[in-house]
Amino acid sequence: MFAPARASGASVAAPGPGGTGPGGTGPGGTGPAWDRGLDAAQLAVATHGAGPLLVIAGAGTGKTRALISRVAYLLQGGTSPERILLLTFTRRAADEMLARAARLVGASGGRRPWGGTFHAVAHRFVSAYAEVIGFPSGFSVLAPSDACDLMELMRTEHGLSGTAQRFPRTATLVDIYSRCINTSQPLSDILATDFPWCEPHRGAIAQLFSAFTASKRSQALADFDDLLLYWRALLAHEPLGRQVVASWDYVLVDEYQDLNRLQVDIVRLLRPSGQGLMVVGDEAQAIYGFRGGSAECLRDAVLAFPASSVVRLERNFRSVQGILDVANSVGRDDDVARVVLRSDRGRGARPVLLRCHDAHGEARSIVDRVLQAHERGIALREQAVLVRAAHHSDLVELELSARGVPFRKYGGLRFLEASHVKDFVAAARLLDNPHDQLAWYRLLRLHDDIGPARARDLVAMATGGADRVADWAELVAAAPARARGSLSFTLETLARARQAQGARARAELVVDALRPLLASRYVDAPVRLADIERLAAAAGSVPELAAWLAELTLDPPEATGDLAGPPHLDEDYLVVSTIHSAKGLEWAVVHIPHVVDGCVPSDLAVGTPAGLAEERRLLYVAVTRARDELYLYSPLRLHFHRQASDDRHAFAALSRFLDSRVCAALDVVDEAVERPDVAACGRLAAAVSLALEDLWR
DNA sequence: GGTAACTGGGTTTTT
DNA sequence: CCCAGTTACC
Repeated sequence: MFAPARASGASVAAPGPGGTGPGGTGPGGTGPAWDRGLDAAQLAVATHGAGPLLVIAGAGTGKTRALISRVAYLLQGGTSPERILLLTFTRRAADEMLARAARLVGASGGRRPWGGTFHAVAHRFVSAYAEVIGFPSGFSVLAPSDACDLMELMRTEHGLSGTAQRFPRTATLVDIYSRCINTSQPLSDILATDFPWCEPHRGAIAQLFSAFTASKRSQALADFDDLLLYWRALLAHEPLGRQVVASWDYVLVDEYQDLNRLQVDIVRLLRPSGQGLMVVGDEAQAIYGFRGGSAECLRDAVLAFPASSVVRLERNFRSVQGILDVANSVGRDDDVARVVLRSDRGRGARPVLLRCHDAHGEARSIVDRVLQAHERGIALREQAVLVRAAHHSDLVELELSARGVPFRKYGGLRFLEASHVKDFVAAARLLDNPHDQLAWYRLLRLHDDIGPARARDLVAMATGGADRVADWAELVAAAPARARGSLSFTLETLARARQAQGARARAELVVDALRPLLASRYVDAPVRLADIERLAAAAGSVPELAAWLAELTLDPPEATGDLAGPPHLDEDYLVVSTIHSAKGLEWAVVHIPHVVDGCVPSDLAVGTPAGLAEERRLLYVAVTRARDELYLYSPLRLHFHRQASDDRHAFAALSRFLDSRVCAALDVVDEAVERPDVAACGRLAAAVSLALEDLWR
C-alpha cells in the first residue's frame, strides 16, 4: 500500500509488465531515466506540464511505463516524491506501480510517491481524521463478508428472514446497497434498473439500509464503501478538505475506465481545477461494471479535457500481431472498435484454439502445453492460465499438482473468507473495539450451546455496559452452563491479550484464546490453527495490532501461500489467475480455459446487452495479456451440461464469441478425436448396476 | 425456545 | 465447499 510503511511480505511481485525481463514492454533501454527509449506519444505523457492530462492507452501500449516515466520526470523537475499520489483500482496494479516507482527513485533517500488503491488511501485519511468523522476512539474496518454478516443480522432483527415471505437474500441486499453507494444513485433507481424483482420490498429495504448504517456507526465499524464515502466527505469538507487536497501537487489515476461515480467524485475533489491531474484509461478494457464502474466517466473526461491535453497511446509493444488479430476480432463491438491494435513486433505465431473432449482433457492439454513451453526455455512464471471464474481452473490445478508443476493462484477463494481466519480477525478486533457487536457475536457463537439467539442476548450484555473484566464475569454467568468454562477461558485470555504489549504478543494470545474453540469445532483444526499462528507471526513486525488488522482487511494475502514467508528469488511457478486479477499484467504465454458458452461468456452475465459487451471486453483483456503465444481451450462437454451434452457435441461447444471471424484469426485444433462412445458408456453403467444388484441379492 | 447434526442444492468477477 | 432448510433432541 503506502510506500513508506508496507507490511512485510504481504504480497508477492507478480511477473508484470515487461520492464526487467527480456522482451519487456516498450522499446529500447531498461534504465531508469525517464526519456530512454520512449516513443513520441509516451514522451508527451512523461513530459506533460502541470495542466490536466488524459491518456487513452490501448492494451500493451506501454502505459505503465509512460506513467512511471512521468513520475521520474516530475521528480527530476524538483517535485518531492511524497507530493505525488498514484491511485490505482486494484491492489496488484498498485503493487506493480509502486515497485516500479520505488526502483526509479531508489536513489532519493527512500522517499517514495504515495500510492495504493482508492480504499487503502481512503483508509489512511479516514483514520487520520477519525475523530472529525465521528469515531473518537478509532474504528474497525469491516471486511466484505463481515458486512454481509451484519446485513444478515439486521435482516433477522427486522423480521425479514425466514421462509414466511420472499425477501431478497442477504447477498442481494448487500449488492443493492453497495451499488447505491458506488453509483451515488438512490435506491429506487437502482431497484428499477438493476433489481426490478425487488421493487415490491422497497420500503422494507430502505428501512433495513438505514438500520444497517446506524448499526455500523454505533459499533464504530466502516465497511469498504464507507471508507470511500468518508473520504469523499472529508475532501468536500470546509476547511479540512483543503488541507487534505494540499497534500499533493500531482495525482495520477490508472484504469480510469473502471472507476465508479464515487471514485470519480473523489478524483474531482482531489484536483478541482484539473491542475496536476493525470488519468489513464481504455474503454475497451472496462470490466468492473458489476462494481458500478462505468466507462462513461472516461467518455465524460474526454469531453471535459481540452483537446491539447489528450494523448493517445496506440502502438502495441507487447504482443505479436497474430495475438492482436484475435483481440481485434473479439473486441469489435461499437464501443471497442475505435482502437485497432497494431503490433510493433511482427506477425508471430498464430494463436490456437484447442477443442478438447472435456474439462479433464482440457486440463491435461493445458499442462502439456505449459511444460512444452517450459522445455523451450519459457519459465513457468512467464506463463499464465487466465479464467473467467475461479473454479474454472479446478481441474487444471489438480493436474498441475499431480504432475508436480508449481503454481500460484490469484483471485477466487480468499484467505480472509476462511471461517477460522474470520474468527481470528473478529477476536483480535475486540481488543481495540469492544463495541464491535459483530465480532462479539462471532466469538460467542464458537462456544458450545451458544447459537444465534443466545449469542444475540449476550452481545447486548457485552456491548451494553462498560468493558471491565467484572462485566465479563457477568457475561459468563449469563451463558448456558455448558459454555461457561470455555467462555471464561476465552475472555480471560482476551483480557490478557488486551494488556499485552506489542502486536505480536497480543496476536499470539488471541490464538491461545481460539485454540480450544477451533480444536473442538473443526475436524481439520491443526491446519487451521497453523494458519492463524502464521498470521499472528506475521503481525510481529508492526507496532499496532489494530492498524495491522485494517491493512490485512484491505490488502489480504492474495495467493495461497503468500504467508509462507518471503518468496525465493529463484522460485519458478505458473500463474493461475482470474481475468479480473490479471488486469494490467502480461505473460509470454497465456492459456485461457473454458472458452465455451456459459463460462466465457458467463451465463450469469449474458442476460443484457451491456452484460454481454462486458464479457466480450473480458475476453479482450485476457487475450491482450499474451506477448508471444496464446491458447484458447474449448472443452466440448462439461459435467454440469450433462443433460445437454449431446447438443453440446452438435454445437461443437463454441463460445458465443468464437464466431467465424474470431476463428479466422485462430488455428483450430481438434483434440477430441478420441471421444468415448457415449452409448458404450451407458452399457457399462448398466453392467455395473447389474453387478451391484447381485450383491444385494 | 433454542441448539446441533444432517442433507441437498448451488457456486462470477473485486475493493 | 458453504448455504438454507429440516429434523431430532434438550
